[in-house]
Amino acid sequence: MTEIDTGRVAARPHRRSDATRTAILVAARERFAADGYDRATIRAIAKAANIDPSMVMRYYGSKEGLYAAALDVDLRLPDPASLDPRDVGRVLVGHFLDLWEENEVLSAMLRVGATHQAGAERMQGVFRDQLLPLARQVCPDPEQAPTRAALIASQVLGLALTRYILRFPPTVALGREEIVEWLGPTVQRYLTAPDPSPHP
Amino acid sequence: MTEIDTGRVAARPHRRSDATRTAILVAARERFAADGYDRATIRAIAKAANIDPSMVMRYYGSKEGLYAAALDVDLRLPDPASLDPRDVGRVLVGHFLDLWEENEVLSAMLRVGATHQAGAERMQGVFRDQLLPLARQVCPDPEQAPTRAALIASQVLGLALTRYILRFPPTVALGREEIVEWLGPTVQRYLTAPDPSPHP
DNA sequence: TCTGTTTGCCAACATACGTTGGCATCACTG
DNA sequence: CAGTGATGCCAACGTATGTTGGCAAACAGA
Repeated sequence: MTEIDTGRVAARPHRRSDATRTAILVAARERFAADGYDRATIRAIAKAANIDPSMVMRYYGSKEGLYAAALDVDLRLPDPASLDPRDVGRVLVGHFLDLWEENEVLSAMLRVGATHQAGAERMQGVFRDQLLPLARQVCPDPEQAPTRAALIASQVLGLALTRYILRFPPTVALGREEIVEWLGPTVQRYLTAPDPSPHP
Repeated sequence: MTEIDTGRVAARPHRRSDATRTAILVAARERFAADGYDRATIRAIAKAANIDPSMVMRYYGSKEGLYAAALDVDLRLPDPASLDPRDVGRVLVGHFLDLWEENEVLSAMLRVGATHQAGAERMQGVFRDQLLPLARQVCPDPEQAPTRAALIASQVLGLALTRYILRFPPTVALGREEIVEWLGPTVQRYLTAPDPSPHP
């Protein structure tokens, strides 16, 4: 009911409240990233956006609606066809690092995903719609793509968890290049290596 | 005030309330693991333990105190001296999988650590006091132990995150042996491989 | 048996939360 | 300039939370 457009086709409704709306989204990402779902209260978000809590309800319907509007993620994964196949691992790791440093959306998604069902499903969606297709395109047997994409997710999310959420000191101290050199080959192997043979 | 012993040295105070006390701890782990810190309410924990919420306060002082009492973790890491050095990676991965399946303490710690400061510090403590010493003992240059232990933590926690918390379907579908064969070599490399050389 | 402590529950507190409805004010359309 | 909708704030609702104090019953030691 709040999202009907103002009459014209769909081109730039140009609502006077757009500034407020985006201020709310920015503050929401900030609070979700710092505190997770439950402690990121609508009142705190509103205060950070310098508006009244009731505006959040008017523009986004509910806290769940706000979460849904604030946290959609486009990983902007590179097209693997344009890459040296032996470099994919390193490039991916570097790309993910850039994404995590660039803004707090991913931190917010991870913090919320850890305790909130909708957040976990949101992350499953990002995985399924963005990382998995890339794996299907690159890895030798497309039937293994889900497994391989999941392994990559485990390593990349694990690094983000220890570096940006739990803030393990040695992980925080690592430089970008070090991380790329350590994790790149791992991701490369998960993506392109033949099945690991059972141990003797 | 609640934890003074009953007079004797320290040998078995034998309080009649011990059953209640452990029931509270069990219920607390259960709720923390399922809901994280904020949504695991003292009332819900008390209901799961079939006692009154005020008992939780009496025996553990506060919700923070309950968390501190409920979630201490002993990883029981194997002594690397007793292992074939080329098997350490696989053994460690298998051991961590057993720990995660064995009970819900680690799930609780991870869910709480993602949104709660004290939880994150608790995980840092486990890392520092248990995983890092093992790395110091095994990896070639002990000065690199923090980095290498942190890398292992990132991979192992990342798997746990995607498998037990976010429940990515492909990760959940993996069998124990598959995980060991995929992650074992990764952990082995993080632990014992020479520095990765910068890419040309 | 009498006395003091422990165990447990009940009722209540202060606070914080998401959410709602009403009422001004501003901007635009006719 | 009149009027209609959008924008914003205020006050309040119902509910839930962590936490507290008091009181009854069960137990332990003399």
